[in-house]
Amino acid sequence: MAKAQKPTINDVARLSGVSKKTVSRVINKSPLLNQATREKVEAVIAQLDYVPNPQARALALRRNFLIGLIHDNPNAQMVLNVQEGILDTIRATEFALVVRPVDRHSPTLLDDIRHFIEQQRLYGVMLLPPLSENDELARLCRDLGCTVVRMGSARLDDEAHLVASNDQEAVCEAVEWLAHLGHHRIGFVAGPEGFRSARERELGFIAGMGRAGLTIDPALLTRGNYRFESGKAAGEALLDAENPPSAIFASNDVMAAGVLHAACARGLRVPQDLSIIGFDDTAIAAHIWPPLTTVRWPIRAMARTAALKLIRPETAAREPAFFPSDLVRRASAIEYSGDPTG
Amino acid sequence: MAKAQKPTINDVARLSGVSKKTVSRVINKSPLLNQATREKVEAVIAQLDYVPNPQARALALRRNFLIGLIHDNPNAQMVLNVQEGILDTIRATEFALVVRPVDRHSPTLLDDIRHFIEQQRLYGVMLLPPLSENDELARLCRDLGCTVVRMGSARLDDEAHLVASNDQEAVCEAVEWLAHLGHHRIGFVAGPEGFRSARERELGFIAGMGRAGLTIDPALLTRGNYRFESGKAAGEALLDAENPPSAIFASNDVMAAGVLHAACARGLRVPQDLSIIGFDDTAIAAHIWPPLTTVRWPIRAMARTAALKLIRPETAAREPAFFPSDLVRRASAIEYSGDPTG
DNA sequence: TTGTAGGCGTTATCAG
DNA sequence: CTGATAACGCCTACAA
Repeated sequence: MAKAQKPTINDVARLSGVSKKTVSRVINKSPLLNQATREKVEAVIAQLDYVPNPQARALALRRNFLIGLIHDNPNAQMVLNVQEGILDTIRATEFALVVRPVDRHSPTLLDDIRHFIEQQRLYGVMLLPPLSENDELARLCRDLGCTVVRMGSARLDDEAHLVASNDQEAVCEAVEWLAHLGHHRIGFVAGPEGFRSARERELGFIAGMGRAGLTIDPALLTRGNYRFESGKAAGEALLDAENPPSAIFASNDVMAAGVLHAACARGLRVPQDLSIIGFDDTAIAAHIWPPLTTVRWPIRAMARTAALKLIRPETAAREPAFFPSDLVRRASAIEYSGDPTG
Repeated sequence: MAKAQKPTINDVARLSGVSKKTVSRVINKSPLLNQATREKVEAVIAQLDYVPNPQARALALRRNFLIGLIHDNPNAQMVLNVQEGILDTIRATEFALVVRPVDRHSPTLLDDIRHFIEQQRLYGVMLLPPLSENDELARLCRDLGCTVVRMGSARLDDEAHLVASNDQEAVCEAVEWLAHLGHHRIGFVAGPEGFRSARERELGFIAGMGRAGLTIDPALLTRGNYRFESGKAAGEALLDAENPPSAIFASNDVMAAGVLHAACARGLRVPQDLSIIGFDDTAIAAHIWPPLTTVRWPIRAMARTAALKLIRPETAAREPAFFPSDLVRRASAIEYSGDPTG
């Protein structure tokens, strides 16, 4: 039942009585072409249901129409959002998306990626955090002749090769919101050292406390690694402090969920006894109880734009590079109700 | 700094003083080759850091070394696990993974997928549930000349083209576990109609109740659509029943989280007043409070095997097709403690 | 065991 | 505006 054989450019040329090259011109929308000729060829193309062979084009053009997504990101929801965003942009094009999860700590990371890019002759790659913070990696990709767009939480690159959220400002606003709710002892769970996003969120916390006129108690500063268990441990440490906080900001949602576990395990009620704010607005934020107040950043839109910068480098600089985040107010953060021990 | 030009098979041939064809034989590990010749050529290949151009191979062989992952699955964690499993298998090969999220309800679904497969000349595709249950789609892919492996929760295809979990048996065991804990009024939240996995889990529930010698109260049978909100609604309906259940089995974790919300919103304590069991063991299961007892199925291992069936069809039938699930016992399901209204 | 000629489907060059 | 002719890098068939 399989169709005899896929039609090739030769079939189209023969049936429409022109040369291959002319057909090629039609395909590639060359401007210098007789309108009548074009229409004739297009009719045959439609009739034959002809689709150009991308492998042949790739060979002739010395470049493959593949966009690579390289990441080592533990946040499944985010990665998937990115994939969907990229697809939004390339769906109607000849590009395809090839994914490559990697291990950031592998000693052969750079070699692996080099091999991957060379082997597949990628057109361009998109780097997700935290990998996107690796300048050496970005340089490698470019040396390999492929465009790179990085997604990050700060100015990691020039605007033609970057889509970034403004984590610092977002966290700052979240902290101000807590202050506005009357909290003055606010705990902080930082992300892992070496992560740019973690650093930005940390700076945002400091700035927010400053703007709100609150002092930072070093005893309420903890650090996790963006994973659930570390958030739980940080929550325990914070709640066991001599003078515990009435609100905690965690640098991502999963750690915020960990803080929530720590609180529940101690019999505290959230949000009555403890307010919690997270970051990312991943699925978990809305699904835990109570629903988590958190910072949302427009991942999918960023990915769409990133893909655009990848496949249309000539207009890349004109696309936005910075995307605002906003605070999603849910039930996990409410007004300060006085000292629970009082 | 970009290397002048990538070496081609011609460079290797020239430098090692043999013909292209001989180099080709070395690359393809042809058995009829002088050992000395082979070693000589291999040395040159290593020295030049030569990598065969996959586009050229694809053109000559009329097939591309791309595995497509086509899905319309809302569970990010699952999709990512699948991607990682496939990568485990193809990492050291010349294959690459290209992903294609689609909209199951699009009227042009089949055409879109046909176009995608033809355009990229895919080597094989992997179908995730619920798309994998679509026989018409599977047939289309095969007619297009590409191998299909389906992932599902029942015998959707022959063993060479299938990796499946046994949802029915797994749910059955979960229900027996609840019965063993002393629960006799057990509520059920089914998945959406038309989903094979939903049907299997439903059958498992019925079987489990039967095995435990419990009767099924139709008032405790509800249906959701695998999404959070529907789980919450189902939970509300169940808890508002005249004679509410002491335990609820939800057909996936997200709906279980919804049930948990419904319970919390009514001031019930989980698990003291209500036991809950979910299905999938996605990240959310461990991260909500209390940690969710749930059914885990070995997604990544299944994906690894599926990829193997895709790239080595000749040995596909020898790979396992069925994978056992197991119950992860966490805190959300405990012993029945008598009628809460009593 | 190895080499030669030709083809895979497309695009680039450069005449006409 | 259009068309021969020659790449692109690899593989198959056939010959030596």
